[in-house]
Amino acid sequence: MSTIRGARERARVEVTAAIKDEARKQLAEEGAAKLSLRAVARELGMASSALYRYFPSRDDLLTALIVDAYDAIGAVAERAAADRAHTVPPVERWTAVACAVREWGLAHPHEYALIFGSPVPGYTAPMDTVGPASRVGLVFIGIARAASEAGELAVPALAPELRRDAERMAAEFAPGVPPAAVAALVAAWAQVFGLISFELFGQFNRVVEAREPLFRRAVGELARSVGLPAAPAA
Amino acid sequence: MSTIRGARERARVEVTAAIKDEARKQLAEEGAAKLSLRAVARELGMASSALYRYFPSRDDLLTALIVDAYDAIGAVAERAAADRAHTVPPVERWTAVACAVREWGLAHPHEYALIFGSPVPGYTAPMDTVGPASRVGLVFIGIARAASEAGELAVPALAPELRRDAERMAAEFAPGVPPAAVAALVAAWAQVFGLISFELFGQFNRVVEAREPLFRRAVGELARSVGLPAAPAA
DNA sequence: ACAGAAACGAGAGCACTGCTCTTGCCTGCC
DNA sequence: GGCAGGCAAGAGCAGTGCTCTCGTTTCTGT
Repeated sequence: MSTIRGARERARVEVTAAIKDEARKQLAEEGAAKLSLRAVARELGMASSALYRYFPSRDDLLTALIVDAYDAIGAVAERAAADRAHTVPPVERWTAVACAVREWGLAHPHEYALIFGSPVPGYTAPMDTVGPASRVGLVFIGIARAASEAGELAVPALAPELRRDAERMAAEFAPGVPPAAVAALVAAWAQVFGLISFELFGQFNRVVEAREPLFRRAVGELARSVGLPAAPAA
Repeated sequence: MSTIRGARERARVEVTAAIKDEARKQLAEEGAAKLSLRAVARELGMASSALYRYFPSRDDLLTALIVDAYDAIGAVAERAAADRAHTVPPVERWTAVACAVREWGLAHPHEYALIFGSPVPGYTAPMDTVGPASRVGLVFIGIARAASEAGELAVPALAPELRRDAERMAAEFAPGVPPAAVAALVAAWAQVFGLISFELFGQFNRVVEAREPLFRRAVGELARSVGLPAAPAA
């Protein structure tokens, strides 16, 4: 599947990567809306029309960047969780993952905006993005599952209107985790990204300076709202 | 200040309003990135160059729309809070404001994205926006202050790294509210918008169906994290 | 080994954008 | 009444996404 059969295919993957790299560079400098196919082609020394052999439209290029960004942030989250697997209380592991995600966002604000900011104009996310997009969520679920299997999860209350959703989500994404915890987890997940987005999109400007402590405190409380214990059961 | 001195000025404010209305219409249909000055001018039957007499650039038009959006969402929040002033427990008042904001967002997704989504390309918010931008926050602060003055506020813990920020914010925006509550409030504020943004920007698609119950539950917990009581003191 | 097919790069061109400059008209003020 | 300033319109510039055509190169089936 990923074997390269000849010089032609080899060149193709190289050019594709070069285009994405240059696009990412322009993205970091100017933002998504100013990313221009012609400028990318110019910088690469090729005709703008040649670029359409690799990406059929500007939106397709953006989609590729979005998938890469989801994968990058997912990898960061997975690594943060794996580094601390079972050596640390669940709340701390949860906080470490959230902090890693936040730091990735601070380092790559435009890529973060690409995936968690307002969806671009008429753009609707294609199906290729749903897999990579769920990686961070799965990391959080994994932390809850580990706690659940160790019998350390304090299952929160579940409103009756949420039961159907919670049970479906648990069956689909988080087998073995109590539905009530899954529902709380999804809400907590959105709130974590709310904190990061507010900071990145400038809503804390001239309001909050000590952003990391504020973030850690809120994220810790969210972990507790999911039912994670602050210290492992003796 | 707002007196209209002649037919000329009267015409000017009317044309300005017409331009903003048409721009808002196109914003709602296509999104911010596809908003085109020429299309607005075309729809209004004027030359595109004439439009520059009213807004020196596309960014200035966007800024005007942003200010209007902040004012609209601020008015919605103020109204929701005023309608329930002192007739209802603080947690319910807080939740009502959050729900009102959420519903405004659902009704005006593109305008919401304009103010809480990723900042547009090279755009940096001018000072005109800070006033209107703070109205929603002030409503939340007002709820906390009312509870505090009634002696009903359970002041949360405050991490030492947050003390300076919290005291400065309290002095600047929320005199009379305990600094610890202000810090918790700012975090809660970001999390409320995180929940709304995730829903509006499609991150809950194919994941959560019962979004309002999830929202209400999370928002209620946030109110409690600020120290608001669920029922008024007897 | 060679012909046909497929992939490729380059250029011209279309319709659109934000924005500027110049030219005249028309209105409100002294 | 003149006249300065606000105003609309048109032409034009540089840039954009995207399409089409036209040679050339590379791979592939016989």
